[in-house]
Amino acid sequence: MSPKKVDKDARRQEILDAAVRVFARKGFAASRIDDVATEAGIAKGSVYLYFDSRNALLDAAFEKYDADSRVIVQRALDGEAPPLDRFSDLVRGTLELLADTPDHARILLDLWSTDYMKQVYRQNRQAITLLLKEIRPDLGEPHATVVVGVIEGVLLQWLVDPELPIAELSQPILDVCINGLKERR
Amino acid sequence: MSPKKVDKDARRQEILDAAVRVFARKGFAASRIDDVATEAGIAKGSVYLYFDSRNALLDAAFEKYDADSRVIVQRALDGEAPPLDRFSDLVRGTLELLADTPDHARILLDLWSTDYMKQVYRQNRQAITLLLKEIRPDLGEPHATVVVGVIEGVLLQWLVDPELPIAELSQPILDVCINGLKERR
Amino acid sequence: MSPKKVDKDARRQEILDAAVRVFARKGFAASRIDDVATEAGIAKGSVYLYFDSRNALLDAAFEKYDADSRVIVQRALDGEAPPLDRFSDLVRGTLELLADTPDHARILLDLWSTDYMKQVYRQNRQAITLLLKEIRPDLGEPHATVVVGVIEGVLLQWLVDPELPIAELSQPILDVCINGLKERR
Amino acid sequence: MSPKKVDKDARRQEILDAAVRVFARKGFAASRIDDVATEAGIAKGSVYLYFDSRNALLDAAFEKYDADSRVIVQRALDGEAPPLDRFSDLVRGTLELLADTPDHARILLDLWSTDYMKQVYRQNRQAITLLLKEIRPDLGEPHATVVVGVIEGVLLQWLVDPELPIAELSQPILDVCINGLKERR
DNA sequence: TATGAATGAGATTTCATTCAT
DNA sequence: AATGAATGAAATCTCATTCAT
Repeated sequence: MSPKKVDKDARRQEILDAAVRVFARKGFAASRIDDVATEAGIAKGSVYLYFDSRNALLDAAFEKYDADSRVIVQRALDGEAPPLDRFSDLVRGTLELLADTPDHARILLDLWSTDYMKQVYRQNRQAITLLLKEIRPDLGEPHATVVVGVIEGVLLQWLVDPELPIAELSQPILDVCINGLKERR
Repeated sequence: MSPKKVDKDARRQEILDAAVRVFARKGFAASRIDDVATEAGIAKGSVYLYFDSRNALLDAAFEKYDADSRVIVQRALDGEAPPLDRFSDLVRGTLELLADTPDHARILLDLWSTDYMKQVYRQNRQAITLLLKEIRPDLGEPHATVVVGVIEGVLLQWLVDPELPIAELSQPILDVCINGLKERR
Repeated sequence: MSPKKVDKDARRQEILDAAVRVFARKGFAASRIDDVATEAGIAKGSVYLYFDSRNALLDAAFEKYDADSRVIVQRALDGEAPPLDRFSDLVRGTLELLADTPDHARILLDLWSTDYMKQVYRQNRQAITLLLKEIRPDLGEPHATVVVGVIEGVLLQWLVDPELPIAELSQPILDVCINGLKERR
Repeated sequence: MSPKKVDKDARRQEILDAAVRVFARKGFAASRIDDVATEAGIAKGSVYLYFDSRNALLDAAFEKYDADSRVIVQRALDGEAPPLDRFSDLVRGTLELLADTPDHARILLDLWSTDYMKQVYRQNRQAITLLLKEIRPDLGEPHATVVVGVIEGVLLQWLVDPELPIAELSQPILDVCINGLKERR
């Protein structure tokens, strides 16, 4: 990779980061190319030297989300620890990541309206199905859907209401998912 | 209620229904007033006889969602059955409603970007907290957040990937939430 | 004139009066047919039973103005009194009329943008030229233009700034026009 | 002032000049943004790079009128000549300016319907009151109203009927205002 | 590469006018 | 005659994208 290339990539990344901040702040629909350019400290036309269109910025934002997201899931699943511990790590790790990168998370509100997330969730469900089968062989993809659901559903509530203490919600999620709600004997 | 009044309300409802179909099909951001008018079989300008602005259509769609949603939650919580059964009814009832009115559900993707849902989820969490305390006194709002989350998160996956068999997911949700995932002794 | 006819004319007049009040309040450009209808206590469509178009209302308003205006000028000029006294009557009479019918006067702001007033002022100048020649044979149409001007110009200032005490301005107008501003010996 | 700045200002001025020509030709109410753009030789949207709204064009036109107008009044009042001569200069100067910039003058027909002119006329009356007191101490603001009125009223007649020889009307105005109309002994 | 002025398609909204009832 | 719902032409304004410099 030549220095030129690095510079170009670096500039592209700066613009993308700026876009993510803007999208997180105003939502994609209300975000103007000019807002992104201003946030990145460049001129409007320059955005087009690095991205083909306004929508390409959202596409690129998705790609970054997708890559990060895979890391989290894989990290949690590839471990050596007992499966229930890895399940706990998955839940905790995901919520921590989201809590740490709220701009990033906020974009999900816009990505959900695109076609991208379909694949992401399909892959996540597949991966989690494997993990669940390690825990109990009778568990399957429907239960994986529930697990993905609980994480995304808690995330959603936080996106909609940022006062919600997302970092503290890992434990209740694990309480419910691991032991269930039913009366204890 | 005079006949005039009924007619006006009926027409307004027709337009709103048309709008909901359009929003469900293309998303709010990509929906034009003209699309709504065409879907309703009237002229563009006529929409404005019943709604103040394009956004007022989304507002009205939310109100309908909100009203229906409250009914579901209350119906599930007000019953006489044992609390765990009412919990099951809540999950099943919600998913059935969504499966039956997919256009309606699809609008949630747009409503999540507004300020409306914050209150809806707050109220839902409060109501569900009461139900959970009947099941087990040590449960509280964090667990209600998890319950709201699992329902919304499963719904989200279905919205993003309509091939998902949402109607069949009540049972796995209940499996996980009631009994948990852990190994059985 | 049949009673029907009278009724029709009366209704037409009611609508025109309402229109004049509305135009005076908001200006013609900002006045809606609906505003006129509401002011007249009838439905929007009914306005069209009496007037062909929105602009026809302004035309009709002009006709009324024109008729009233001619009366004033003629009344002042046809008298038997000495010409300077009739000049005083003209100035006083005009300002009194305007002060008494401010809605009517206010419409001038809109009429000045039409082609109508050209003829009105031409006629007024001709009439006043005759009067001035009675006062002093060397006076002519240019001086009549000045006389029309001073009246319309004082009126204009009052329209633009209604706090101006228009009724009290006849005397200064006469002071200036009759005796002039120059130092007295 | 950077070259950029000059260019931007120049372009803005071009557009404003075009707008004034269009407003003078059709009146503000009938003038479309597209008319202004075409007159300026640019695209419709480009107007909005320099003016916030259609109305901002009228505002800007007023500002130019206001600035020019103040110059005229001040120039006439600040002189060293005897007050009656300065009065003559004021009348002549004003009419000459108007005769030389008829597009500019024509906009007054639209400005009179706004709130702007109230202040302009108040200031003019105050300034002229001072001048009149130099001529004769018993003259006051009512006479200044008459003086402003005669100028504006003659201007009005010319706007309404451009065949009127406005440049030649200074003399009759001065005849009337200085010496009055009354019979000479 | 970078700029930012210019474009113009397109969206929302208004409202005079029509017309079925 | 009266109504007022419906129409749709037209106007304002926005903004992604282009391109000359």
